Amino acid sequence: MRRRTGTLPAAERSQAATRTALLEAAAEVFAQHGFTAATVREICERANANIAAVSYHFGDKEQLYNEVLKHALRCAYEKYPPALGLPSSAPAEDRLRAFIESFLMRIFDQGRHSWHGRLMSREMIEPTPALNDLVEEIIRPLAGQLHGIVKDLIEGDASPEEVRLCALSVVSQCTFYHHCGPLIGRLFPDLKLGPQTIRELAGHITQFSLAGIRDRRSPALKIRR
Amino acid sequence: MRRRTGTLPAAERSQAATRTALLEAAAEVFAQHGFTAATVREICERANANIAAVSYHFGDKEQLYNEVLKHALRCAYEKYPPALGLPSSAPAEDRLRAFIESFLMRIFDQGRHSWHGRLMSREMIEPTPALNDLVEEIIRPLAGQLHGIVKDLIEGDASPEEVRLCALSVVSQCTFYHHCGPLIGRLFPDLKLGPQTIRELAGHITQFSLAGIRDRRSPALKIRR
Amino acid sequence: MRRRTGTLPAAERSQAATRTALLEAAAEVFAQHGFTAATVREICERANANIAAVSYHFGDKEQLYNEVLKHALRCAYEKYPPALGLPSSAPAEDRLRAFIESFLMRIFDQGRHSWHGRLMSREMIEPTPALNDLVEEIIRPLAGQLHGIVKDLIEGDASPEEVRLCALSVVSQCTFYHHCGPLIGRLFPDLKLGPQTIRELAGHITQFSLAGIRDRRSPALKIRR
Amino acid sequence: MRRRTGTLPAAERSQAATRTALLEAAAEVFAQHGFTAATVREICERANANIAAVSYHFGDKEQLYNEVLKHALRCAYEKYPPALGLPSSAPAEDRLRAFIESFLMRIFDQGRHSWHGRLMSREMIEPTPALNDLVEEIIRPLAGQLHGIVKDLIEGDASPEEVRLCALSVVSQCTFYHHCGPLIGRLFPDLKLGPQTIRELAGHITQFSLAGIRDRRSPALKIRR
DNA sequence: TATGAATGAGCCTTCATTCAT
DNA sequence: AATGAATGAAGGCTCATTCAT
Repeated sequence: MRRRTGTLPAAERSQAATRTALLEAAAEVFAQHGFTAATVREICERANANIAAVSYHFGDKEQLYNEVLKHALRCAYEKYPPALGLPSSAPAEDRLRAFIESFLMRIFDQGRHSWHGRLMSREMIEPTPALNDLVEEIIRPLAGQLHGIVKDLIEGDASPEEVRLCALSVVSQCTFYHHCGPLIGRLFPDLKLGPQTIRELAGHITQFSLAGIRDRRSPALKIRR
Repeated sequence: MRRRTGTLPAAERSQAATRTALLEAAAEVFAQHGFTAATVREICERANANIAAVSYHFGDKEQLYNEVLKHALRCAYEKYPPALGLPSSAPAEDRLRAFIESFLMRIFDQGRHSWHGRLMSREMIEPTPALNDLVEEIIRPLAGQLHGIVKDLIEGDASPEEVRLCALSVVSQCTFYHHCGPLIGRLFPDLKLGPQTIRELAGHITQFSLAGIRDRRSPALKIRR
Repeated sequence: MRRRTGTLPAAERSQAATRTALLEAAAEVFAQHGFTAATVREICERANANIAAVSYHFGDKEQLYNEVLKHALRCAYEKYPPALGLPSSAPAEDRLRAFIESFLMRIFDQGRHSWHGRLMSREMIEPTPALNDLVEEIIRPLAGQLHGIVKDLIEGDASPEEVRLCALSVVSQCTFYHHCGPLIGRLFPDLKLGPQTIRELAGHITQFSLAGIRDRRSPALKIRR
Repeated sequence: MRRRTGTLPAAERSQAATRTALLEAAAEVFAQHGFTAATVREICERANANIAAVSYHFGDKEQLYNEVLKHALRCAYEKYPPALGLPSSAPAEDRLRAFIESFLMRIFDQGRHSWHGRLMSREMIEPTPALNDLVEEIIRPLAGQLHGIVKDLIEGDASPEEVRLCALSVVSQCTFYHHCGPLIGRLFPDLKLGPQTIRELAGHITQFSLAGIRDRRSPALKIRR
């Protein structure tokens, strides 16, 4: 029964368009104000939709939020895939840099998907049931990828705990500039995060982390290098 | 209904005592629900105070929040001073470890001041005017202290930018486990953050960061070691 | 969700069939919730019809209600004709008993037409314009029939007022058990109104009313008996 | 702590006055439209109170309804006590007439308490949890009183079932003219129920019922009279 | 001084209905 | 002819705040 893509009857296209408009408007508003403070009215106004449209299309403010979260993350990870197209056969150092750079770009995207980062930040403070799905669908695979890179870098047989700690140290440096943006902006007003700065930042985090990770190698390996 | 320990019925309490009770109750509620979702009613009930007490003592829900934020951070930094009492003449490595450990302990305090961390997290997402004062009063001195430690560790004449990047890399690893708690809890359900784990974590961050920082030394210095 | 027995998907159904399905579904819902609380949505869902079907077939929720009322009563009186087929030449006592018994059976019908009684009860509290037609079409003939029976029973030349009062005393006893069902159920939890009880009840009402009516006879007549 | 009657501080008097105004306004509106169709807005407007007053004083539309029901019945039974002040030593015939007359007056009261009857009628169709309390508090004692009267009238040892049937036959005739008012009004437009008609009606019901009840006496007793 | 009754704006949601198809 | 997406009015309720005491 599902209609193939192509020419949609106007009514159906209109329905999908309204849904998407609501989704994007809601992402903005939720990112800006949080779930509770966000109002259905503002969302509908921004989407040029009727006040009852949320109820009609999503049933609920809460269900709308769930859809928004999934939609936002899906978009962000489509735009910036984790490895930036690097083959898994590439050197671990390059893969680490690619991972870090894509992570930063995703988080600091200034375009239509800039709210993905804020939504996730809010989810960290007040997790909703939607987070569980998100972790399994998106975050865990991402974590697995990074763990693989770290393991390759340590070379020796590092304990899973050590790998995890190092991986988290890497990610922490990436998320920090986003999570604590307001703080950093106030402490160092001269620091602007444009595309150029982001590349430099990626460079620093990569170098800093490589040193930290390699420090975990067994003494024998370290000497060999 | 719930009579908080140490609180007396409002009639028998001094004005200052009511103010403090409101402050502490508000800290809890704001930390738990955020500014918008927190209700004046709940705050007053928890503080065993009249519904109009917030208006009377602080004028406003917003002004109450400002006071709460300052109060909460002041308390937390009194309980866990940044350097844990280490003299500035101590070796930079020790001072780094002390800084990291106190940071983690402050953030993961389980007692009466556990809300300080959450309040700061929320402030990162929706900064209020109160943040400006906070940065100047508390955060900037803290940052200065860490910068000093890092500078000592690099030994050579590192650029301010490099010092800053390294310092932020250190802090980022500390805040991460708090900021992304819900995520980490879902990814690694076996990871519990008790006092013992916090010490181990402090050890990892210190070691990881020392390697990262020392990596910035000029080649000559690096060889000497 | 719930597919009602005998209903086909709307597409495969004739217009008349949809109309009837709506009528029966609406009777149920109106009986259960009353006019205001009943929702067009629920009615259409139960009838396996489109949400706009009520508007389309009946123009209005209110006009639908009117049709429902007429339909429901017509059905009920078709199933239980007032005199149960007794010829008007039968003894007045027998005709009274038949009238009472059919009345009770009609009101306490447990089958598809159980809502007729509830609809009428509601109409008593909030009469709608539909009631006028109903009275003329159905109720007044019924009343005339009962008046005839009572007149025959009094034998002498009773005043119309007396006849009316007696007739209403008869009817009141019949309707009471239905109108005040919830009250009676709470006062006497052991009293269940099954087919057997209904017959006994009919017996009581007949006997009680016969005594009450005969009491109106002129003294001369009374003595003769 | 409960303040004695007498001079109330203005604030408290105002509170009680608002509460009562809401109660009376709500009784009107609930009687007129039923629970669902009644709107809090209309109630507050009629009571000259703020839209939030219902929530403040009663917590809920539903709880307001409960209070209204109790209040209304209490008022009605205070104004028209069941036996009209007749001692229980009075002849059973007189007590029956008093019971019927007070019942009719209570139901057809045209004054401030006219809505009590309508509220009860609605409760019969859609019982709410409040009905249970009402039955135990008010209705059951009333029923007990009537049963006593009927038992005295039958004189012989009538079975409880017989007594109950007769008592219900009496009550049914009383409630009928109220429950089916709209029907009767349409059938007999000349029948107006003023104070005079009510007395006549009470006379009829008493006479009719006395005949019906006495008919239950054992043959021996009947002959004796 | 400190209270708590009262306020009115604004929240999310549900409703019967319409209109383009 | 019949659909279902979209509408906007209105529902109950909660909120921070005020004001007379």
